Amino acid sequence: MAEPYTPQSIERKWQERWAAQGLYRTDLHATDRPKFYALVMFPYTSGDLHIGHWYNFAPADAYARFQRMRGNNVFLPIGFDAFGLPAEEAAIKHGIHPFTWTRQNIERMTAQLKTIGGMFDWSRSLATCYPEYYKWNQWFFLQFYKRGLAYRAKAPANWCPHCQTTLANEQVVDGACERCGTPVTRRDLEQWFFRITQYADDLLDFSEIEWPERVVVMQQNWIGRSTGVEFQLGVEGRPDLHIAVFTTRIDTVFGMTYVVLAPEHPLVDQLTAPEQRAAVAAYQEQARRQSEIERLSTEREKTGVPLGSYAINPFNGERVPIWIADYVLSTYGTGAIMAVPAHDERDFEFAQRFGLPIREVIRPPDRAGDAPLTAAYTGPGVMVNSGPFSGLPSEEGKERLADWLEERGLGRRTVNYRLRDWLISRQRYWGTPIPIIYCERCGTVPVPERDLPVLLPEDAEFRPTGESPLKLHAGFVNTTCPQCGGPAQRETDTMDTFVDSSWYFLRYLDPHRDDVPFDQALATRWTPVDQYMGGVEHAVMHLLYARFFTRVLHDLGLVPYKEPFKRLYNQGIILGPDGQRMSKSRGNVVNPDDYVRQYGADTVRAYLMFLGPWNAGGPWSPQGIQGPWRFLNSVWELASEDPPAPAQPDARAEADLRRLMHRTTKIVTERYASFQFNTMLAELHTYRNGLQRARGRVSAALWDEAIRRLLLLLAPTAPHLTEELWERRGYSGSVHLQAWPTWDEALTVEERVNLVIQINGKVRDQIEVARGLSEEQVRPLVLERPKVQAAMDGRQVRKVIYVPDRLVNLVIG
RNA sequence: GCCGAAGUGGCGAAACUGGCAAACGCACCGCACUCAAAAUGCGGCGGGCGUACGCCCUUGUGGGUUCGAGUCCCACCUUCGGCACCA
Repeated sequence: MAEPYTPQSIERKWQERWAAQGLYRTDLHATDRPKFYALVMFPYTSGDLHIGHWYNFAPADAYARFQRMRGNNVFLPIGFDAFGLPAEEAAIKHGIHPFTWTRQNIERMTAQLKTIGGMFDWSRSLATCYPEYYKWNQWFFLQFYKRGLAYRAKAPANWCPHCQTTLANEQVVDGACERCGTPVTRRDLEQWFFRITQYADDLLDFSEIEWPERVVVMQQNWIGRSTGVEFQLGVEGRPDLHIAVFTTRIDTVFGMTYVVLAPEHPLVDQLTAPEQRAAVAAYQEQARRQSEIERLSTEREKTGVPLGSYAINPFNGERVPIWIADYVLSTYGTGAIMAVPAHDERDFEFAQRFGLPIREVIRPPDRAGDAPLTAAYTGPGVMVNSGPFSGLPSEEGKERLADWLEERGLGRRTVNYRLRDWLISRQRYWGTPIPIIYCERCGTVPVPERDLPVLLPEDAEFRPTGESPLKLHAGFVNTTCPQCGGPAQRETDTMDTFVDSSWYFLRYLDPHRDDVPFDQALATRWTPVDQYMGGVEHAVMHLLYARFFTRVLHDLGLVPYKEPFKRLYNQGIILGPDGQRMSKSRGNVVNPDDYVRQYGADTVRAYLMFLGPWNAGGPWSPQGIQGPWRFLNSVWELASEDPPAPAQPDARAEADLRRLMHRTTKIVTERYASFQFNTMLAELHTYRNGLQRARGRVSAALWDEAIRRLLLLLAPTAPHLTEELWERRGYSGSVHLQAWPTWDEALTVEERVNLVIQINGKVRDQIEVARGLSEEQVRPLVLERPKVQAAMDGRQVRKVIYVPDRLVNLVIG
């Protein structure tokens, strides 16, 4: 009787031994093998590694191990995303300094992470809250600033009038301050931006990356490129004024019955007639009070106020009223629109509410001319009521009207994006200080590079006011101007943590360098990342910012490529046993540590990989983990003790086992490579079943080879178990340093196959035949079958469909 | 509303390029081992009819293409995810 499988002691033993041997320290300078940079999205230092982390890291680690055994020099780093709001909130709530809180969490999470048994290279770990890291955020900021890619402008922030502080979006709950419940308003503050819009078009080029289609689509929607025309409207009685509007439907311009400006539009004052002043001012005030979220809600009924002035349509000289309404955004296009209610749903709704005229100018092919419009028609059609352009197809009309405007210098074709510049200012303590100094005499002065890092002072005070402690820290704020030496103040805002995560993959290569942000030679050799693995929740922000950042680095000559992550894979989400998203309030949270204690990390890894397709996720079943547990136990038993060799090996059993061995090797290899871990493990189950059948019936040499393969194929998934068995069976070296097994294609196929016989598409019989028979060879065999004779019932064969080695379909009638 | 993904046994799922639907596993049932239980092993396990050889039905719904459809096409229903007045 073999000793039982005790994962706890085995796993501890190998984790210690691997660390002592430096088994997972990647030699980044090795040139004997191709490099492979595998990357997982670094965890936020929340304090606890939850099942979602395991679901990302364990299969990702198996994939990295597979790539390593296949002969690649694999680098799989790990680190911590360590700045951000929760640390600050913990500081206020528990009276603990963000630094302490974060450091403790890093320690705890590091210990948890090590139980996964991953091939992380801990010698190159990093955390973004250390000056050696964030110094380079500041350095990048200065490079961006030099190139005009960082600028300061007024931007609205969420503002709590009661707490007198700005709030992050996460701190706004249902439009109210999470701390005191006061409705949140907007307040304009001077804040810092990165000019990502300059790269909008370039970011739409996905040709060099292999990413999930849906992520690409999300980014495309986010960037939101739309082509159209911007043109000028005259103002009645004010030849000095013009209103610029943007439209994608210039073909509908003869249907313009009014014009709308955003409430914040700079021309509102000049365009407001005296009798409308009070109403307009009141509307503007109301719009200002409303938060962005409320204002953007589509549920709301549309509101607006006429200015009492009129715009002139350049195409026909018609005068139309000018309104302000908050359904027009000041931040998109020109902040003003031509309203065509007949062909735009929003304008239609507004016109109906305020009794404005609705004039049809595009006729759909299937519509009679006399029926009144009951809804906006937004499709293409033939232009009507459009003066000289009537009768043109609308698509052609777009071009003609654009030409007409451009010829007269009244407008031009242009492109707009939904994408806004990246607001990086946070009115918070726990982040990278923005390296800017404000001097009364010299204005905005960047901190000289030699003075970096601008250190985050540790002796800050945390008060529950929500105000950034940096603002109250005299020693930090007050400084001298690097240009004139006079008194000056530091910028007290810190950077968005997405800056940290935009380039961490480069820092991993040499995380403690003090002279450069990253080693350029290593970066040229190792990046871009070959395979990035993480949750789809980062489909837009993080991944888009990193792509932008990398493009800037490219233009700065720091890296020779534009895309940071060549391939991306999104794992799904692990749900609670009830099939719902895990949450503390539902009480369905699965703690991975409990299962690791009970079954060991290898079983947890195998179960996470087996429970469903990796990109789909699914419910965690406390019973389902029994499957992988039993499987690993049976592997343990098979490999621990060899059966007595038979006096005479069974030739049939040997042939079957050999074929199964090669077949399994092939399929398992393909499945690892394509992230199909669930079916990869199903294949190994089948292999295990075959081994149990063959046990004691095949030669000792073949048995040993079959078990050896089992361990190799399973090693990426269950690294501890296989390493232990590898050692016990007397093989030398680590199982994880072995070459991946190969297979002989000819040995993967059966020489006899089951041929299905269908009659009129229904399965009626099957025969076992040699592989590779021709239709002529098969036909008589099929026709003589009694079942076929019976089913044919004397009728004629009209047609025979033969799929070699699969089926014969007789069409009779 | 728009964009995207997906609907298959009691459950998680599998099915390469249109070719035996339900591999692999969980749960369950029966048997063996046991004083007993657990663990383990063996067998069964979509539905209906039939003593049986077997026959019929079944991949969200309704149509279509095809010798043949879970897979392709059209319409619809449901669920999940993203965006949400971007002119």
